[in-house]
Amino acid sequence: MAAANVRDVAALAGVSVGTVSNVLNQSKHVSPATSQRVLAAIDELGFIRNDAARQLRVGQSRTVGFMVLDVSNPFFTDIARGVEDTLTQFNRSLLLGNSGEDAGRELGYLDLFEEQRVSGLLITPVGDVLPRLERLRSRGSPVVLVDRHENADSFSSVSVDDRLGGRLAAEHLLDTGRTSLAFLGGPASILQVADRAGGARDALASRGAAPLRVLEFDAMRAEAGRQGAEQLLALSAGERPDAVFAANDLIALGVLQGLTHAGVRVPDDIAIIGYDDISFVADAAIPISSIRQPAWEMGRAATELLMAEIDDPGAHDYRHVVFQPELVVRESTVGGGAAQAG
Amino acid sequence: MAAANVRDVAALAGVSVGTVSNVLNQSKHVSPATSQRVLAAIDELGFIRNDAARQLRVGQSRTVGFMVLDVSNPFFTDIARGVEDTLTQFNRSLLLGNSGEDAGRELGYLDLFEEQRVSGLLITPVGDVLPRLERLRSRGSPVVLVDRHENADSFSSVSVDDRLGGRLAAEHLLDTGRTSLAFLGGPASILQVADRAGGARDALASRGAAPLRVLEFDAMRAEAGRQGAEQLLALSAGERPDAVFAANDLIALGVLQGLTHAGVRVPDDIAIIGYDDISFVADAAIPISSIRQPAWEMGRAATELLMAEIDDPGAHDYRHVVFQPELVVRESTVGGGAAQAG
DNA sequence: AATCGCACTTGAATCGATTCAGGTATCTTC
DNA sequence: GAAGATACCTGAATCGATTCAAGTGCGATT
Repeated sequence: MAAANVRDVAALAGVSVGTVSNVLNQSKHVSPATSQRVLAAIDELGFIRNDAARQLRVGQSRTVGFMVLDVSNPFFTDIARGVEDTLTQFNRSLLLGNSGEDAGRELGYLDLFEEQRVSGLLITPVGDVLPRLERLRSRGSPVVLVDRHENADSFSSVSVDDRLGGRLAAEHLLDTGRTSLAFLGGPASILQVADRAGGARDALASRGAAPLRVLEFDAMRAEAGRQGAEQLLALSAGERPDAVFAANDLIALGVLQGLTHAGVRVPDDIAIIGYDDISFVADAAIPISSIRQPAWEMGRAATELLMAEIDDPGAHDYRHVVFQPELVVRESTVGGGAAQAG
Repeated sequence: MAAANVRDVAALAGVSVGTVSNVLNQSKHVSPATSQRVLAAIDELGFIRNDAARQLRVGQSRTVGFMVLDVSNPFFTDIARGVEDTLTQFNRSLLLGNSGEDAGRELGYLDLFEEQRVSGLLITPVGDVLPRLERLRSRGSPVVLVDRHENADSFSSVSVDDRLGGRLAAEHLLDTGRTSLAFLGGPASILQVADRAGGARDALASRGAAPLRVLEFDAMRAEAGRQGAEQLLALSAGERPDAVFAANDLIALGVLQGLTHAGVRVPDDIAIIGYDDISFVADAAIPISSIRQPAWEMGRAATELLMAEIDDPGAHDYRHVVFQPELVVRESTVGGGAAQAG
């Protein structure tokens, strides 16, 4: 059975194809009676419009591409849900690509998005793709950067003040009586990581505290945290920090596991604070304090910026939404029942 | 700047559009020299083929739809990665829909997938969509059920032997000396939940153990586990089970948190075993034993079944791949350093 | 009765890649 | 050197929804 097309619908309803199209798009005035007949025909034939034809004619699709850094990190799936929920309101849908921090895969998805003529693109870039993004935009697909604020001048973006986040984390640890802080993070080349560490250093300096000890790892996964715990355990009691600031929650979970497994009491001996506030840190056996980034809201904001650019392609005032991170205190830094979500 | 099309490429390369198409699709014999010129023209113009036009002509897209139950559950994102990795090999891409266990959203995505003429569909159905799926298939988009085996006769499917999983969990708890088991799960109307509980009951019965105490919750999230912990704590010491079998790992995490928070020692006082083996249970402060489902492999298998049907649409022998679950022992059931991944 | 305005409808042209029957040049073979 | 085979190339027709200039019918106005 070949799928019905507008011509079949028009024939059955006794109208022209133009009228069917008008009904489908609720655009022009169509008399209620006619509309009714067309809808009945659509229903009877089980007609579903061929989006490829629509797209070919109109020149653009109703889908928006979202290139995610790592789908296995709940932080990014939370952003994705914000994007999806918002797109639904705009009657558009989501084409999700997962670069997995791989520049090659990223390029592959960019090709796909361009072949699809996506109406817009949200991306947390991995490789050096800015020229590519410029081209996409020049061809009618606006681009919004998510969780990146480099090259702020040429693209709209949504980001979080990572420096402030780092400061909040360090200040909280100092406020709760810690004196010696270690930072466990991914490569310093990642701007977020550098900013978070930088913010922590600012806080330490302004309070005259001991300098930040930095342990650097390749990937921001739990395994890095476990390695970090080992390195901390290898230090003499005098050298060992009494607080850990992890660049993200996956690392924090790894550290927690490594330390408690070795009999270190958290937070009594060593406090731990993470970053992102993914739900799993609240569910950890010792709930982990974290710096909350409003993931869902970031997704929504990015989508709204994108829709604004789509609706007004002429405008060249690229906007930057910067969210404020927020300290969430849990037992991993204050112990007992004293913890309160903040 | 209007994007270049095949005609522009053909003109620049001094060939016909047909030849450009042949180069693009590497199908017919094209002389190396001509091919070179065409590729050069493509490069110079920055030509990217318009997939809508391709799709309109060919009648089908190169994308496969995947309708996920809950993107925030790592189990499903792991399946999605298996799907994505496999599709990449087949040179196709993924259109991801997240029903969030909402039948309404599910229908919305089915419309979208049908408008897009996806070349196939993977779905963990929520609502009563089988007639709809039949129609999709009759219109050229084969369907494979993921993690469901109801209506096994009319669709290919990939699933896991949940009954065996339940038995493995219960037997492991009995083997480690537990005598009184509680099952914390979602609504019994979900087949997976019923099967897992059923498998556990089988094991208890065949060993002559005490019957399974079942606590039922609405959603399979960590919050349910916390509530379950409260209910367990409210029982008198005599009544309280010495082992918990959680229907999924999110629940297990919640139980663990609730129990340890109240000072109950895990596993000494109460052992906990979860289901799915998401990575976060291994990273929990007390790593949780679990029943592993091979998520990535399920994604791959489902995709391969789908591709087989796409390549041979005539065949009506629907295949069913049933994976075996696997016990993974961690500290939440055996304590100390004795745990070993199984 | 003629004219105009309004509301609704028509249908040919269009988007761009693919297809495939048919064309041309070059090479083989007897 | 003629017939046939081979390799490569051409370009008009096609997919199906949308667009928009043009058309139709009907009531209101003069």
